[in-house]
Amino acid sequence: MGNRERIIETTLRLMNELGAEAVGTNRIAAETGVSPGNLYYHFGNREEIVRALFDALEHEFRDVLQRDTERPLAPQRIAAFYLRTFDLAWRYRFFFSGTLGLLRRDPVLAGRYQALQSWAIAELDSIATGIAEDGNLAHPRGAEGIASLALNTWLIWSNWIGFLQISGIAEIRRADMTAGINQLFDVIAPYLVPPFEAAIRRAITDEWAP
Amino acid sequence: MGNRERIIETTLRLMNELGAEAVGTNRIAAETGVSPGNLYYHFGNREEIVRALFDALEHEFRDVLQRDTERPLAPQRIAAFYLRTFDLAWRYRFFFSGTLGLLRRDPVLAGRYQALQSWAIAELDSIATGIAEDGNLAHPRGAEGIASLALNTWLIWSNWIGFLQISGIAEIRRADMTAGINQLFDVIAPYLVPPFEAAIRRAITDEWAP
DNA sequence: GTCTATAAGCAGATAGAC
DNA sequence: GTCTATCTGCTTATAGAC
Repeated sequence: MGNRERIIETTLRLMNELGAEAVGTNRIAAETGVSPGNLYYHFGNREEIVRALFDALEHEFRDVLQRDTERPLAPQRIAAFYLRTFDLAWRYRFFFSGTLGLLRRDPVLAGRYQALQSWAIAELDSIATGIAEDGNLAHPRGAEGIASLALNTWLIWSNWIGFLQISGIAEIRRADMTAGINQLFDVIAPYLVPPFEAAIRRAITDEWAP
Repeated sequence: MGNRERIIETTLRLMNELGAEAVGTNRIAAETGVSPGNLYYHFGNREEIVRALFDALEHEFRDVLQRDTERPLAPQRIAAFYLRTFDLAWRYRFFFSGTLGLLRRDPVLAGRYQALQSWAIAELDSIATGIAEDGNLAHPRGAEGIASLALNTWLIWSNWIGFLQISGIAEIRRADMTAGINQLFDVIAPYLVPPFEAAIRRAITDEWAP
């Protein structure tokens, strides 16, 4: 693996451990085992490294949300969606606590993040709409209600990992992940028809022991 | 007003505008119109200024949550609670985006924040329990369901202002506030008996035009 | 209480040898 | 591609005059 990739990997590890704002280029270079000069050969500045990490995050995230979109939407797909996205958010957790600080330092990144966020919320909306069209939403509240559902899903998802870290969690345990999934699911659960809700809860449990 | 208070006020303004991590003691002193030396006469270090701001935030927050606790819980009280807490979060918005960064720099503050958070979640739980005991929860899901509701309320509340800022909102408009209140209320709304839900929605509207 | 001046340290970034 | 050495500019914080 080349130095460029090793620098990216080290940056991810350090920023997850210490927070993005506490990690400088000298530190990254030292822990990677390269010189500052070499780091600046591979990256024009610090922001470029963060952008490379965001690229990877965005790629993985879009992949998870767009995978397996056949209708009717299976409970297994929804369960898998919950698990994979939380795992993703944990692996890039530096980004989800201190997002605003990163975006203020780099307007280019800010634009990309806002676009991804808009896309994600729209995608969550269309997933919920799909569930309604499949006849699995018991108390549909119209387009406005579904939009609110989608946004709350995004708010819980994008902030659960930050909440864990603020609460003092340094290493995630299965229980922390499960708790987050329950929080997320409890936003949409009251609107689902009972058998569909039960099927998703079962699928979530099954995912842990495949 | 003495320099100490003016320094606190300036810090709040600057940190809300630029983010806590971008505001140094020199800048604070310059914008307050005092010397760095004078700033360090009033505060031992930068963290002490942030702690003073947190003290004010905590005091206001506890006050709003503990005010008007007569049972049965009136819809007006719940509506007022939504409005006041969002207003509060906006006025101290530097704290709610970048919380983790602040806590990592100051372990004393971290302890205080975690205590406040635990207290708030427990308080939200007991508010929801009170609504259930008043007979206004249509589909009670037991203690576990109420705990999940309380935590989701906290997650939405404590991150709504950050979401606005990440989305590019620099000055809050009434519509942004209303949207946040709707997001928050939509977490608990599906569990309320219809007349109680309607009364709260009405009270929220009335609060805007007293 | 308030000031000026400055110390000490670390950040991001670059020049130029190899 | 990778290195060493260094520049510049910033930060927090302090010393000592007034």
